[in-house]
Amino acid sequence: MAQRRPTITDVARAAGVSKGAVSFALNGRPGVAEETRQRILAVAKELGWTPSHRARALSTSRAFAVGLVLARPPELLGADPFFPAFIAGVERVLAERNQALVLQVVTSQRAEEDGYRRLAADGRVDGVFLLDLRIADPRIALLEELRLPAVTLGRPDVASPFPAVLVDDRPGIAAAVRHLVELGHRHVAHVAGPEHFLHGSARRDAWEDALRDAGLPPGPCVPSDFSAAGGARATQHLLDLTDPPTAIIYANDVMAMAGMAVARERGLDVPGQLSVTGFDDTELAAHISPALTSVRTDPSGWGGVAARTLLDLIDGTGGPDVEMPPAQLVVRASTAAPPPTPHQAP
Amino acid sequence: MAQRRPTITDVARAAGVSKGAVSFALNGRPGVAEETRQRILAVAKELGWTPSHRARALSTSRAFAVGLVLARPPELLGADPFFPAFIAGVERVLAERNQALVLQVVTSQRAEEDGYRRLAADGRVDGVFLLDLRIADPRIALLEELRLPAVTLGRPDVASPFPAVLVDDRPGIAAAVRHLVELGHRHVAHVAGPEHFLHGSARRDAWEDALRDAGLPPGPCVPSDFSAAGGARATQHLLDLTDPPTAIIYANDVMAMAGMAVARERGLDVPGQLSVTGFDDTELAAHISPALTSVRTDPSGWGGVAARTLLDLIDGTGGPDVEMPPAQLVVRASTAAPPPTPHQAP
DNA sequence: AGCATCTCCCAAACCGGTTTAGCGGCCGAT
DNA sequence: ATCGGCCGCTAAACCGGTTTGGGAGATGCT
Repeated sequence: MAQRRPTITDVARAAGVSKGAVSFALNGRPGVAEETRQRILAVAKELGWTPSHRARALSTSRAFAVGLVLARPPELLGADPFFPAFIAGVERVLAERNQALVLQVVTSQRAEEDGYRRLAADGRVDGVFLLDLRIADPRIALLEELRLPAVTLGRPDVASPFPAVLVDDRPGIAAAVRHLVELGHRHVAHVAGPEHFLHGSARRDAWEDALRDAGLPPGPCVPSDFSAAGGARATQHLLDLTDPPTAIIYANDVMAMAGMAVARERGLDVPGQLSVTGFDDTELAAHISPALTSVRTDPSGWGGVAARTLLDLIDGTGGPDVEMPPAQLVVRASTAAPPPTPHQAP
Repeated sequence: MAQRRPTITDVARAAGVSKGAVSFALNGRPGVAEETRQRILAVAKELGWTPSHRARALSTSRAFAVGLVLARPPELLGADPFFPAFIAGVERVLAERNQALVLQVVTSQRAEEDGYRRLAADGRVDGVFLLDLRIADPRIALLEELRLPAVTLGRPDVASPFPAVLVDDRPGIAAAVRHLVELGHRHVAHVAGPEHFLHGSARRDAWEDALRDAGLPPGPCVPSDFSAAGGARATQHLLDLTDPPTAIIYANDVMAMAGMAVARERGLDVPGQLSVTGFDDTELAAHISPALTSVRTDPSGWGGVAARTLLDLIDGTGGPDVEMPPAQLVVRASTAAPPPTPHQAP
């Protein structure tokens, strides 16, 4: 006959003790004699007992899971290497602690807040990750209201009660600017991410600051959307300028690759006539031609740290913000000295 | 004072009925007068009652969630557009039915089976998706043993009790071969995915069959791993042959892009001297130079159908396999007639 | 010996739903 | 007038854990 999985009641009966004693023994709590504890553990193992996650969840009011709500337009989801890598890092930690990851993918901002509300209302998760911080991000207040513990990736620009995993894109961008300036570029443009993203504007600021530090005026900056199509459009725009840049710093690799293609289609040599840098250092970056100079980030590492921070917060052993090592520039073949005479009319 | 969220007991008391009546009313079950039902619903709404997912899960022995175990090497996770798009499609359906998606990312095959075991043991999910089918896939038997309902993406090559969402890569590959043959190619190589993947070998077979149908011998086939680095290596190998192909069909876009870069670095013009096709039609494919001829797939659509199929299966209203429309070739600029005289020594 | 204290365990309540058994009242049929 | 049956509802058991209150017996202290 089909075997029902054993419960602690079965274990208790087999070990000749009460349910409560079994619970105490299995949880390593004091108040049960060592010998009895061993006997109970042995019986439990022999019966093949496994805890019922559902029962535990009900009686302890915990979900033993954390949530991630991802709000990105569908066409970007596939192109963005960040998200899978981040999740992989998260999973590594969650698996150790026997927690699960509940994922929600939504497309609009409105749906995103509903996503958090649903996770909270259903009690599906004990905490959540907050990614893609926005300027004056309303989700902080929402999560506070929902009493849902959270960890933010990056430092919010509003008061936040949540620990943050601090990732600083700025040194990477600054290094890219310095690299280009050292090569002789004076006219460095930027294709940015969406303006309402905090990391987008941080990269933009870093670019501007680094140029200023080099004694150069900021070149043109075009906000875009991290997509290939957006990167291509932005590049067209920049190259159509009467005084086009000799180098473009893109806020991600995908836009940079699309930008390189636009340049080529216009007969511009990269890096001979136009230098290009990306951001993320995706696997493909090293394998296109010319290989893309990019800023290496570590989303998987961030995911691991974010997960650990969140679980600690949930356990009440929450610590302060965690600072991650700054992103590093990886120089490849898409950057070189600018042409002696600009490629536009002299 | 902090408000505890209302339970059905609160609703029952407020409505002057019993717990059971409330439960029946809220679930739309017969046996409660319409007038009473309305009153109960009104009270529940007024009190802001929401069902406790945890309590429901315990008493009904259901998780109201489905699982996805993803076994991919970390470096591939970011590059592969399939996975996020598939998940997005899944989510769209799950959200409608108030189900959650529990994700597990693992790196080794061993860990993958453990992943399913854990999901089953914890009762975290009511069913799972089975992706990346392998030859003689052991996971089918595992899931059967675990009594975990599943839906496979593709038809397994072993007896399977599970419904399948049938995606056929073959017409897309066949179309690519025909397209190249019509352009005049006689020497069409293939850079395949890992051999133990069912879809990898299906694409390979389709390539071979299509060539045979065209009266051509199969060109060289190099198994690879879907990564940019792997695609580059495979391409080097093919171009090093004494009789290199004039066209290469890659099993995904990433390898195709890396392959194009290798060709360029060797001074070969694409498509002038080498035609290249990809598979997936990633967003970037249309925005590199030359734009990549690729086979468009619909992972998001598959995800939606797979989710619906799985939920129906769990509800016991499971139907038969679902056939998805075949993948379509999208012709762009990376394919052209072969050089009149092969690019190697005449 | 008497009493407080401590150790180890048990019984029962509890988490918040679902589900079953059964009961009183009203109906029509006999 | 009585009986059977259905309707509408209640009470209680149940899912499988955790947690609390307390009791029995051993030990320590005076």
